[in-house]
Amino acid sequence: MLSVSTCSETIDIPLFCQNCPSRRTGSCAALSSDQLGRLASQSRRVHYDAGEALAADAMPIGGYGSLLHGVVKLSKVLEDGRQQLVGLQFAPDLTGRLFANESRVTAEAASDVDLCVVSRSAMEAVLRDSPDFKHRIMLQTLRELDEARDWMVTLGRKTAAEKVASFLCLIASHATPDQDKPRTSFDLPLSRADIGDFLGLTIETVSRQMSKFKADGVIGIENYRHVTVPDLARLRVQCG
Amino acid sequence: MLSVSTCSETIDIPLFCQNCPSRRTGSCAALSSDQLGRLASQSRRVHYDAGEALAADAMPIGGYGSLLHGVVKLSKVLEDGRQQLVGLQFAPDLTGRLFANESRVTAEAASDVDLCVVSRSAMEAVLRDSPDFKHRIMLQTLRELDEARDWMVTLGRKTAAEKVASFLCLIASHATPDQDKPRTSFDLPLSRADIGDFLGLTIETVSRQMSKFKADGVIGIENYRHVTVPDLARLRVQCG
DNA sequence: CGCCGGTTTGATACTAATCAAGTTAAGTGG
DNA sequence: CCACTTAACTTGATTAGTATCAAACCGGCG
Repeated sequence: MLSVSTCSETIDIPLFCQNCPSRRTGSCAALSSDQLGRLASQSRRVHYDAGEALAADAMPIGGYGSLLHGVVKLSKVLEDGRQQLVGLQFAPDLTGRLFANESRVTAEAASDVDLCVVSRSAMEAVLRDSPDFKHRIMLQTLRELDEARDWMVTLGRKTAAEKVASFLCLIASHATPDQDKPRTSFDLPLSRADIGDFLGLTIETVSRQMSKFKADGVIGIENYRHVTVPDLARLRVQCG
Repeated sequence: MLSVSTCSETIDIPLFCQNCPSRRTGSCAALSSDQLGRLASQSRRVHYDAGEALAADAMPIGGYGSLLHGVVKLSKVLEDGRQQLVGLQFAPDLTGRLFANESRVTAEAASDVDLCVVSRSAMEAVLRDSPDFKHRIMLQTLRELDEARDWMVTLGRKTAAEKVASFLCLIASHATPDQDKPRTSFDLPLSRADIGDFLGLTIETVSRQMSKFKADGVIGIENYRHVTVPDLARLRVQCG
């Protein structure tokens, strides 16, 4: 956690904004300028370096964050250390489990992350006072549930190659800088180890499948992290 | 769909009730008697036989149902027919995807099912008028998201034996007739094929693992569907 | 009785995990 | 600036765990 400062720029950011550039979840302008001002004044802008933990499984919930920039990974671990990523969050998602005393997942910064953080009590007050805001959060929750269920199909029923292709498609569509169409050139926000944990595969299998896609010309890889997709349709076919 | 009738018994059922016996989601009495009466008068009681579909993926949403009795399975299929169950719903869950024009999953009756169904417009009206009711639905959605994420760990990181044990534990804890503690004797609500689709395994693997647990004395099986668990702790150890 | 769906059991094949070296790129310190 | 270290990744050989294919079993029902 590097920098901490009150953020009145909250006004400009996706979740707590009046004119939100993102069209993903719709229904911005959920807060009156009064509510917005109060929330903004109670918020702090917080930076996490890649790898830092925002919240730990089964630990009390400190506060909630509007994700401004970066990628947050949500994971769970079994007693023996096996790990599974159970979600990725991008701006303008809200991080933190609402209406619970403890986190149900471990949340870590996958990349450098900027959050606008509000205390639990402040968030509860806003949710109480602004049905529109609460509605918007509910829409996010429903979308996260849809995404989790889509992912269950990938985890349960797809082959290693299909899993990796599905992951690349997911990142391509999320790496998009505000447009709605997937990008054909992007950086992976996760290491091979994280991708493995996301897909229920080992590092080696992920690496092999990526190498195979590269050899087949489905993708290009530069510097491990940067991926280019000459033909998105061709990649999509590989998703199963 | 066998019987259809207006259900004023709605008053007695979990989701739309004033004195709800279930302690799972808390916060009953979400509706004033006025709202309750209006909702009840607009509801129909509907029965589905085991195997009947309540909703199909990518089809318009007809209405919402308060699950009175039975088990509903939610699934997704890939183009080539591979199938994955992505959720199970028990009373007093609400069935149907809120705030969307289309269903995101296929919903089928796993057992005989009784629902109290309301139209989409009626549900939307109640959600609009009763913040407490909406809050309760939000809690259900958050819980479903937690459950989906727990299941992702099972799908992605557990062995076949651990998956089957986890499934048995899940059913044991849900088969409970209103108590909070898991049962030690219950009927499986799913066929081996469905269990396989739930766990991302084949029928044969499910069968083998169940036979192994039986041979090891961890469970008893009678008539394929009825399971007894002499020592729940011993089963839980197998869950990984 | 004989059929039939759901289930179990067995033999074999194949996918992905594991074990084990290498390779690459980015530091770090002399 | 270059040897050294290290972490992340790739590649190869072998093994283990499930899927697949195939056959038998069981219980219910016409």
